[in-house]
Amino acid sequence: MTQNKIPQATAKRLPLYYRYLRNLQSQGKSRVSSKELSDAVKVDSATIRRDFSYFGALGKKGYGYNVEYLLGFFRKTLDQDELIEVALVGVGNLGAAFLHYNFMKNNNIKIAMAFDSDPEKIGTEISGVHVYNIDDLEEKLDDIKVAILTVPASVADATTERLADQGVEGILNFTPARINAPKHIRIHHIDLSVELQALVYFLKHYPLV
Amino acid sequence: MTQNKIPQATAKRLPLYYRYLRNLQSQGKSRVSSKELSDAVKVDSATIRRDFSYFGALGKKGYGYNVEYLLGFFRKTLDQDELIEVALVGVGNLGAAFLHYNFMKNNNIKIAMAFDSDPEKIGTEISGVHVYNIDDLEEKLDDIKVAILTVPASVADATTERLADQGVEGILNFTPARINAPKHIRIHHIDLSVELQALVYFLKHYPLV
DNA sequence: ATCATATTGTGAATCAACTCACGACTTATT
DNA sequence: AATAAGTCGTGAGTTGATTCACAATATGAT
Repeated sequence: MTQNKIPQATAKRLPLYYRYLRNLQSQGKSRVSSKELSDAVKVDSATIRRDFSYFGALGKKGYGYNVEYLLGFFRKTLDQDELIEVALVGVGNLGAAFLHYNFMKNNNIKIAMAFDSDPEKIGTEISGVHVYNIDDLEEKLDDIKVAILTVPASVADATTERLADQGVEGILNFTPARINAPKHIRIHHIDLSVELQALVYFLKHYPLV
Repeated sequence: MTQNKIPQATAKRLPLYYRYLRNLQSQGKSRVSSKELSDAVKVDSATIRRDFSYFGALGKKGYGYNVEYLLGFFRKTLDQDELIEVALVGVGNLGAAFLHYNFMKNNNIKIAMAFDSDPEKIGTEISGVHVYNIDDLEEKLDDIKVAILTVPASVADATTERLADQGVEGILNFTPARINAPKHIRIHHIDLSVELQALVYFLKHYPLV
């Protein structure tokens, strides 16, 4: 709803900046320069200044940025005051790992419920998250807008369709499948095999200097 | 060592193409057009043709691409005949999930060993992978060039340094830390919180049409 | 007060990737 | 043999992101 002017590349870096600013704050630092931040997050300092500048003049020339002020600003921008509840679909090895992973740590995002088809898992609670029968997805999903998809690739499309029908708008897809979803649904892929293979390919073919 | 001319964006898509071509092959398809492939992998058909063209003229006008031929070509390009052994460092929830995950499925990459500091885990075997004491890293690591890093963020830097000292050249980093590593080491970050937060941000600020 | 130093914000240049659009060629059909 | 339909490979244009480099301004020291 807000300004659609912010480049996507910038938007992807915001959560990272936010996390580091929190670190600085907890270390009691009140002031930071784009250069210092650059060393910490490994993003060019000019890029950081450019990123921040999309939100207005947040810093002071000759001084840098005030950590407190910047944090307050990002907290609002990233909607950190609002708690976002997401669903996890598919409690296999990876799905279970995410349930144990504490997404709330630096974060306003919480896995509110999980789904699986395995009778062994249905009805249990993992790290405080209840596992429902996948058959009851429609009934339980409620108002959730974001799902983490860790089902087998073979049912990725069918599951996506069900999620879409319930009004889910964004899916973080860990299956190797390239999902067919309605165009209004935003899908981010994290494909672990591809990442690993790409890394190997780069090592072999793109020697670092 | 080979041609450094291939755009990085293209290189990242190669494993994806490879996987889909294997699917086609196992379905008995012998011919495919950039358009069909585009539907499957959700990459613009012109981009696919451009990607392939970096490797020469692999297709035939008016016909498309021969699946068998293309696969053979990519197998060589992606070094699929060579088995790559990687180490997994940190057998927590996420690390254990990766051990269970069958990386070999469509893949020439194998987790050959794992390391952890938990006495409960040391000496055990998970999905056929032995878990060594992290103290013995230097001794056991052998000739491994790629590591998957799933340790706590607090020890990410120290662990990276030890890996680097043993000749590791590439790290797939799942910790939220932005690692300080020698410049000749290639690091790919997969930051799950950031991915999730970015997805939420996009949903809110970048309505799809 | 003055000066030296630090650091921002940004115009302009550069770089990387994507997409359009079409000529050239292949295959299939009549 | 001729024609229609399909598809590649790619030059050129476009878009998006990064980086350079510097004027403007703030701070801190003397």
